[in-house]
Amino acid sequence: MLNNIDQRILEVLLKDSRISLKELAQQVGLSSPSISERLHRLEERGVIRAFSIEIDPQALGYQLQAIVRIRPLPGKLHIVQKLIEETPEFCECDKVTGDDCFIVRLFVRSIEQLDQIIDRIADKAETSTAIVKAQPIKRRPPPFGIA
Amino acid sequence: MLNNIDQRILEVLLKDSRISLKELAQQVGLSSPSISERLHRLEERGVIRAFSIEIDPQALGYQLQAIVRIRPLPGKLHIVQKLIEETPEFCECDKVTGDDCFIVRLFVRSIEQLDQIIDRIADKAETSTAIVKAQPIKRRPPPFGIA
DNA sequence: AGTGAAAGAATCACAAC
DNA sequence: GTTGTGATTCTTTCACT
Repeated sequence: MLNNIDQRILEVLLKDSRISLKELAQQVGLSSPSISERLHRLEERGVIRAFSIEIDPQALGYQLQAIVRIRPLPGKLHIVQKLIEETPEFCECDKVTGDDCFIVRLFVRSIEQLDQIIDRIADKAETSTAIVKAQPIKRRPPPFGIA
Repeated sequence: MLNNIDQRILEVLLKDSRISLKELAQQVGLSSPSISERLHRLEERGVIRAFSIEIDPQALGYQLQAIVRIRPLPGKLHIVQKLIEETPEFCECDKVTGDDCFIVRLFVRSIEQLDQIIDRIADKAETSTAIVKAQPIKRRPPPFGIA
C-alpha cells in the first residue's frame, strides 16, 4: 500500500507538518523535488486528508472531557443529531450500531456546563455520561506499515 | 483567553497548517513578522499542541471502525490496558468513570480482523462493540471564540 | 506591529537513470 | 516512471523603526 519512503514521510509530518521540504528530504534521504511530488501524490490519493494543527482543549480552559452515549427517543433521532451538531462543545460524534445510537465526545469547562448541555437533550434522548479520567492513547493513526 | 486575531490564525491553520506566513498574514490582516511571533506564543502557551497531518484510515484500507467499551475482569486492568496500548489498531483510548473502564476506537480492515482483535481480550475483559455507521462530526476543536 | 534587506526554501523546466 | 540539478521566484527572518 505504502512504500517505506512514504511511511517515513508520514511519520515525520505527523510530528511536524510545518517542516521544510528540504529538511524532510534530508530526513528520508531524497531530494526536495521528489519529496514534493510524493507529498502531492499522498494528498491526491487521500492518504493525507489535511495538514492541520492540534489544539489543546485544556489550554483553552476545558478542564473536563466526557464521552456520552445517546439513545434518542422514538421519532427524535434527527432532532437529536441536529442538536449535537449545533452544540460546538460536542467535538466528535459517531453514529453506531446497537442500542446507543450516538457516541459523542464533549469538552466542558465545568461540571455545571456538563449538566447544562446534557439537560438540553434530556427530554429527547436517554443518555449515559462517562467522565474521562485519563487518555492512555490520545490519538494515533492506524498502522500503515503492513499491507 | 484568545483575541480575535489569534482565533483567526487558528481557524486558518486548522484547514491548512502548511500555509506560508505571508499568506496567513494577509488573511488575518497583519504582517508576516507579527504573525510569526503570535504563532510562537500560541505554541509556547500550549494552545497549539502540534502541527500535524490527518491521515485517512480508509485510504489505508481500514474499511471498518468500531467503538468498544471494555470492562476488565477483577485484577486484569493493567494487563488489559497494556494490551490495548500495544495493539496499534486501537487508535484512541479513554479511561472513564462508570462501569466501562475503557472506551476505545478501533480501526480494522475486515470483520474477521475485528473478531480477532476482540478475541484477544475476551478472556480478560467484558466488551461491547459498536460498529461506526456514520460520523456526523468527524473531529473538531472545542469553541475558542468565547471566554 | 511594520519595513526592508539578506538568507533560505520552494518550484519549475529539463536532464539522467 | 521516478529522481536529481540548477535558475528563478517566493518566503522567512532579523535588525531597526
